[in-house]
Amino acid sequence: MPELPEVEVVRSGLAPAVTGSTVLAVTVFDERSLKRHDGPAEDFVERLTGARLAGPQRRGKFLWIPIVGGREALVVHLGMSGQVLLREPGTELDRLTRISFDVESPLHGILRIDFVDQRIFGSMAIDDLVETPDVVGQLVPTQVAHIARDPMDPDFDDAKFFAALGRRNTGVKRALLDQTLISGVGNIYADEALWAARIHYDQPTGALSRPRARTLLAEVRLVLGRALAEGGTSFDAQYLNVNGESGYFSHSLNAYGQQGLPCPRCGRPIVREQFMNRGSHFCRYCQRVRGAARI
DNA sequence: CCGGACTCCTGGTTGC
DNA sequence: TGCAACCAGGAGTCCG
Repeated sequence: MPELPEVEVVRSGLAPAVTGSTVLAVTVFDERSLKRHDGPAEDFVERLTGARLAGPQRRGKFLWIPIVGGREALVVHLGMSGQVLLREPGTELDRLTRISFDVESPLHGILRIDFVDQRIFGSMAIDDLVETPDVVGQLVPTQVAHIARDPMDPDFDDAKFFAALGRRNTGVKRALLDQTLISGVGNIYADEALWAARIHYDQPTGALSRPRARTLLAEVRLVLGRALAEGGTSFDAQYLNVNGESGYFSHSLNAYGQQGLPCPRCGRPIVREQFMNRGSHFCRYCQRVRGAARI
């Protein structure tokens, strides 16, 4: 489940290969991987073939590569299982490759970029770039325009986030996963940040004190930052193997997937509960709902 | 505004 | 051994 750190690893790994490169050919093996694209596969292929690519950008879990000389970008969302792999031409295709690009890169010559996605929750698209309301002159794809900035973005507005939390009347994990409030956080890092901040996943946002909200945001940044640091070193820049899953750091998880294991802080077992159609992992002792009048 | 249910999807695992 | 059921969940949509 690629979240912000995994997507950033892909972005930074892709940057030297695609920036300034020209698309020579595009092959769509599975049109379902274009579900975000408004048009048939032929349209996708036509508009991309011959295009020159600029440096890849990211907001939250969305990645996009602007096309030079226009107001369009190739948008990439990895979904649950998407990977972007840089390969030498002629390398055998992974069985689950959905889309493949041949590009000519100024730094690395001719390369193949493969979009591999087992579950096909991810997708690619060509999308128009539009102004964002919050920062003048910054362009994002229309599909990304409704997403909030992510907490690693220097323009992320902490005060605005806290105010939005206060206005919301919902559980705090729901808010963390709401990409329109804060982007880039998924199930794994939400559980990890809540564990670190000692907050229960269903703690009402309205009853979250400002200091505790501050702690939570700080822990979100710490968790993401640690994962970025580990992910950044785990792929082989020399061989340009950009892999969305390379950044999984199971050895450093305290709560996610740790059900039945002792809480690293208090030793009581981490439990897993079903919440929002997914698993929530937490310590019943360290993470309790508080501050709210319970009826 | 809110939350729940549902959709997309398939490889790996579990269960009979 | 063989097959079916189940599980993982990001994001969007729809409905009460």
